Amino acid sequence: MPEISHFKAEFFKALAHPLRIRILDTLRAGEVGVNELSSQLKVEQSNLSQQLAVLRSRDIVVGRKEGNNVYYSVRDPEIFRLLDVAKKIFNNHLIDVRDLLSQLKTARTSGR
Amino acid sequence: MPEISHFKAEFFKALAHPLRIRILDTLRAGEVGVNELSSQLKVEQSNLSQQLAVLRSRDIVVGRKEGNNVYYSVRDPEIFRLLDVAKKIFNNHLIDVRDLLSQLKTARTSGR
DNA sequence: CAAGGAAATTAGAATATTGTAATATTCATC
DNA sequence: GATGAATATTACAATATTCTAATTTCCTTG
Repeated sequence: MPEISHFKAEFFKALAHPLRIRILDTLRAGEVGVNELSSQLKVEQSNLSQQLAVLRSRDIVVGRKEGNNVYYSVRDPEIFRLLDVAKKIFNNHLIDVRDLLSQLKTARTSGR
Repeated sequence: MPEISHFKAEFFKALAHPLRIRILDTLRAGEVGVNELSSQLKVEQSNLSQQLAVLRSRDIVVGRKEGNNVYYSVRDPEIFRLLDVAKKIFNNHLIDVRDLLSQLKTARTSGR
């Protein structure tokens, strides 16, 4: 039985790549052409295309062909909310670390 | 330069595994012992332990030792919000597929 | 329809992740 | 301190992912 957790894992796997994250962040601006993506992200053409293919295969992103060019956009804007929540978790983290550091400092200066 | 996108990707990578998803879903109930996890999830002991180690290494989860047992909990409850948003994206999807199917059906029955 | 540009796909070596089995650690109890 | 229970770690073969280079497909335009 293919558990639902498999599908969820597949979904997160699609996001688990630095370039794919950067692609999605770029698509926050709305539909973006591959050539613009290419120049902004500064990666090999085929690498970009392959990572776009991964995002496409998971239906996270759709491409619209217009003449010789292809324009990509995120299929469901909730994706951005997901990225935002992830960022928030990240920030909470950093604060944790900062707190920990200042605690250590206080403990040290208060003499022991 | 280790881009921020690398860290985000690492984070999503930690979620990109069926068993790890199931572990987190189980931890929605609060702190849960490894033995209970083990019996609920029905997986090899060492497999469970390894996946817990992955979640620990990314600071997604923390373990509290008490005698011979270890109790795990999610470090930041925002994780659950993240999973919920992911689920919502999933559901949107399914609805898309359903809509598509019914469209096809309508088109077919309305004769062409 | 030849030529060229844009994007996708394929091939393949390098690297990373996974699951099972074996071993190690840690703690409580005798 | 020996024994046993609970969890963690290590080893390693199997599988999957990644990146670069080469090729292909699909358009557009002369």
